[in-house]
Amino acid sequence: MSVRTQQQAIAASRELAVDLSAVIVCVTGDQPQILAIRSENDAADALASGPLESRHRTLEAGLRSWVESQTHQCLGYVEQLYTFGDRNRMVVGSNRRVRMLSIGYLALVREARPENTSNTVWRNWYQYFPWEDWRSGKPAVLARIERQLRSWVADAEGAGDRRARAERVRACFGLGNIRWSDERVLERYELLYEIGLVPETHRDRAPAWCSADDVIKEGALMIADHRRVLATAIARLRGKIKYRPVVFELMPPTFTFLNLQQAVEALAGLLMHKSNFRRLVESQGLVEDTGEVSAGAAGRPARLLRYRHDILLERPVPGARLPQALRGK
Amino acid sequence: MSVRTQQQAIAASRELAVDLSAVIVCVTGDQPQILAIRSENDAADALASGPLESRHRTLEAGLRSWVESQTHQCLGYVEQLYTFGDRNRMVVGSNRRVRMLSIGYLALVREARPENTSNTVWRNWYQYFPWEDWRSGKPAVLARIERQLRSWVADAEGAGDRRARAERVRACFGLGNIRWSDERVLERYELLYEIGLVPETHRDRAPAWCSADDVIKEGALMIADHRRVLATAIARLRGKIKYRPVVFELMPPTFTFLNLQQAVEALAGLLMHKSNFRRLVESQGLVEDTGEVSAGAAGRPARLLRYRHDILLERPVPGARLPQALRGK
DNA sequence: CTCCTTATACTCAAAGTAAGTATTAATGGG
DNA sequence: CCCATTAATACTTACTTTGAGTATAAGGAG
Repeated sequence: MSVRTQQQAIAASRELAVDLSAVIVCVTGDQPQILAIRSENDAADALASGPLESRHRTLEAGLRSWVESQTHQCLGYVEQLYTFGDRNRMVVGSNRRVRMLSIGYLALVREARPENTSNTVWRNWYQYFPWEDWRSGKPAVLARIERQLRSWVADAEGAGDRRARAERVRACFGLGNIRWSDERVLERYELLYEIGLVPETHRDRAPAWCSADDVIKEGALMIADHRRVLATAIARLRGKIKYRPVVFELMPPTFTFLNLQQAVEALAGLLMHKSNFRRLVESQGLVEDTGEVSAGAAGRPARLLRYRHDILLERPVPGARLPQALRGK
Repeated sequence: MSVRTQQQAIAASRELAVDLSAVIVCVTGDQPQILAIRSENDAADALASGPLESRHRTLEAGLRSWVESQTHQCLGYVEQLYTFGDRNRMVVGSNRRVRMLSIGYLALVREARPENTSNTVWRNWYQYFPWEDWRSGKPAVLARIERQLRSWVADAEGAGDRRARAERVRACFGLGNIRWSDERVLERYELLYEIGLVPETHRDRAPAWCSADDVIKEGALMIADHRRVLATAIARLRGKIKYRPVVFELMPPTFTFLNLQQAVEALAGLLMHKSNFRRLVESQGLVEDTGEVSAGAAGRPARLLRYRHDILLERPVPGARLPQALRGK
């Protein structure tokens, strides 16, 4: 890059604020939880977050430092999600508008520490996204959401536009012959945001298709774009558990098959077939027997398992959706 | 976020430059290509890139505007890759050091337009990563790379450290009982960078494990962290073709099975079994027959296919690595 | 001891996959 | 004009993975 362009970049940066935010996830029993920062006056929670500062060596280091100072939580697994930077979502600072660059992170921790304090709470993530939990059947909110979506489709201008809207709704919310996909969390939220079905739309900008009265009020709010970052995190995590052994970052040192299954079900928001789940886990060779058995609970005691740390990466890439490459040659 | 934190953020941003860069990919025949910007004096190419400016409505809009002004290429499919922000990789601007935030994008285009000009060239991406092309057997460079990696493993301090290094090398480069994974492009590059086996290490900072003489010189360089962004793009694309129909963004309106297979092979850097590839594509219902056949080439003419745009999202998520969720209920 | 609960083992059919062989239909050199 | 070459397409076979379900085992409460 030439010196001129560098100077332009620096000039441009004068109007720029970079915010690092973390979706800190744990699973307690059979519920997925995230660490939320309570606000003093506001009703809406926040994620642990703070601005990038020059003292931070790397982005991730900056994130960790903010999280630790705000929550006293030590992070293990951390992964960058996405950088949001719409000018729509700006904040007013000193006396001019600055662009907000928001870099979201996903962090996984093993247990809900710290306990809830005056500042922080562990919250079930389905409090923010009630339509994402299908473990006890189709969530009730979806009836209203679907009704609104159908009328949005009907309101389209031309036939082509209407078809496009219908297609998008079907893909996001699994209507018609399309099945619900646990991974489309962000696409669903963005659709709701775009057409004004969540309160954030009306908070951030001029009213969209939907009036403020028709807004879906189920689901807790968060400040700024934090609910969007949360949606991104859930989507990423749901996708990732399918091809990388990330669930184990959320499990205690030893656990039973049922514990593991419930953790996965909590994240995916779906129930799975018990024996098939066991068979899959066993076939992957990711866990080993500790020799001990669980005690206390009702029913036959279960074997206690442990994650095989040594195996980390050696599995043949599973579920690759291309014919296996030719071997030999 | 409170007003105080906002002001901190703005203060911090004074030392910040945000660079948007695009890996623009097309496939010509059976080769994957990227659009590189020739440098005037320097030997190293660059990606199309430029600083984020306040006139840009969104990050993606900023990227598109830079790409169009630098290359006169219109972008179709665009996807954000990752935001890099190590303080190691800084640039000197005016008279103080600023942090470089680099947001990488992947863009797919159908044909190599514009033709090469004085400023831009389409280059085979394996020019930058010769060890990533296994289509005609194991690349020759890997012999030297593996030798160096083995001695890096041997140089580890304790036995634990040595095992960790060995494990990492095995996972990245598919040694021992682990197979080569086409998707680990970035992990491989990062490992080479970290231990000083690519020239960038020595350009960016104090010498690492490896002396400048032992550096792997095969593979063209790029400025700044652009080769890292390219590695990220290749990795993402190789992963994505396995579960989303993105290849079609790179295909002309009509194509044969062989064209499609060669495109996929070009991206993956691996050969596939012909009949199985056809069966897979057919079973997905992603293409339809145009009725026409290809002409001119030697051999029996092939049917011309076209991508079914209408089907975009309706496929049942394939290859999900969890037991299918219970139906009904 | 009996029932309830949960764990674990085993079965079975259907679908999907890896790796071929066989057949068909063009081109181009002689 | 025939035949070797090249490529497309069709068919086969054994094997693995899945979805779905049933049967048996092992504890605790009453």
